[in-house]
Amino acid sequence: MTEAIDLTDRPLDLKKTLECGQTFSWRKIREDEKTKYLTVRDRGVLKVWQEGDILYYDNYGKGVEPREVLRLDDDLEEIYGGLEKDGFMERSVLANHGLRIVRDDFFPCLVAYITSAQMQIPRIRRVQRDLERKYGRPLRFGGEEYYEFPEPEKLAEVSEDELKNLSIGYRAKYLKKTAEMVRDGVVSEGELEEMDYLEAREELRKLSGVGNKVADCVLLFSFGFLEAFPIDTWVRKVVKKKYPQLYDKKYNKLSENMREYFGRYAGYAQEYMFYFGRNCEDI
DNA sequence: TGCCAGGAGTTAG
DNA sequence: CTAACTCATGGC
Repeated sequence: MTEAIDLTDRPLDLKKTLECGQTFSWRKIREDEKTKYLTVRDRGVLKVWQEGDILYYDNYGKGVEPREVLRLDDDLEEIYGGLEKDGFMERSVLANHGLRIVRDDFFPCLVAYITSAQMQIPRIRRVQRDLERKYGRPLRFGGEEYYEFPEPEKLAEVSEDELKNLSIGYRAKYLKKTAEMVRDGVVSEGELEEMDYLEAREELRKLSGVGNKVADCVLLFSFGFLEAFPIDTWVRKVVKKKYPQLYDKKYNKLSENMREYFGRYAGYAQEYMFYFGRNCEDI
């Protein structure tokens, strides 16, 4: 049965939130002449679509909470208040009002960003879908078959050669090794949740194929460390152009500068900066 | 054909 | 601790 959430006091731009390139856990589908988005996790399927100030959703199986995975409880007005310290960020926020950080599951998020190195967004999406179909547990609802993202235990057993067949190239060995390490508890989700931001980032970097950038993405989009400020080539370009006084070629120094400038919601600043810099304004 | 993509690991300075 | 080189593959 379809349920609805009133968005009048919690603005959301569903399309931008799910298509801006932060998450690879959602699929866009067409159904009943509408554009909907679908995610499979935790033994359940969630479909969402937006019409004006209403978010509709269908849950299949064990419920997946839109409020949780779309972070609808983040107080955007408060966050914007903290971010709008200059004209560029004001324009970015204005142009993309309702763009939210998502909350994805740890392992799929980790895998997506490990494979993302030197890849383009559509290709990352394809790899995630291939991993789901090939190794994920199937779920069946209403005559439709869905696939969960595979557990670390499962991916750890797949050979490097077989992973390479997904055309992920040299990233295959990182993926396998990281799956093994997560399976073996070398890095544990539960322990990461107890750590503060910098501690958790160092911990994640133990994993193969995980440097500062990938770690920051996982911390922001999965663990909800809103101060994390992932720096990819796009964001680096934007900072260099728009915030030359904060720019530094060293990742650690640059991200520290941005956290100091934007404060505890620096991750939101990064999200708006990324999207705006890429799509809306010549830089 | 050739160039490069939302980076990380390794090695040498 | 930095810089430079390498790492496969697909897409344009």
